[in-house]
Amino acid sequence: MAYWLMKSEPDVYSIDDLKKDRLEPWDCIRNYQARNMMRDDMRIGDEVFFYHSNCAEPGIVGIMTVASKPYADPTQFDRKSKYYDPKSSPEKPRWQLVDVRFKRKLKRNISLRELKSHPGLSDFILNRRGNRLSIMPVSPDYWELILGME
DNA sequence: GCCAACGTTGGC
DNA sequence: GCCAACGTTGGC
Repeated sequence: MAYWLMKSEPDVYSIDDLKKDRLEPWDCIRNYQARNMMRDDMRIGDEVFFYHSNCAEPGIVGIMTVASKPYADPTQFDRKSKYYDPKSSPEKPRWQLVDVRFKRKLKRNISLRELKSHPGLSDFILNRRGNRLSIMPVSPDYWELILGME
């Protein structure tokens, strides 16, 4: 089993939204690296940190699990959607996603500030300058270390 | 294949 | 709102 971290802006979709919905397609990802991880590397049952980005206190706020195999993101075919992709077609879909299932909220927000200041996490991808990847792998060691900060 | 222009992400 | 750091696009 592998571990991941996925970002979402809480104004768009928050951990509380997922808690309410329980299951949600992680749609609208339009970055090849992020897509490739969902398409090629994720397995049902993998655990994922839910990260709030672009907000007052960015940080890790909950845990979810991968709940489906990869499939075509329906928003790419929706002409009215901001995420419509004219170069994609149902026969040859360009963008893939997985469903995620709510597991639990963390007891508290583990903020980016805290993650950055932890000496054991200096190599963590999230902490790299200019990192903009919205989906990233988390090693089992880092997963345990971060959970221990809860 | 190079690279300038442009668009987006996301911390601050 | 600013802007650094990326990713993507498209002309050549």
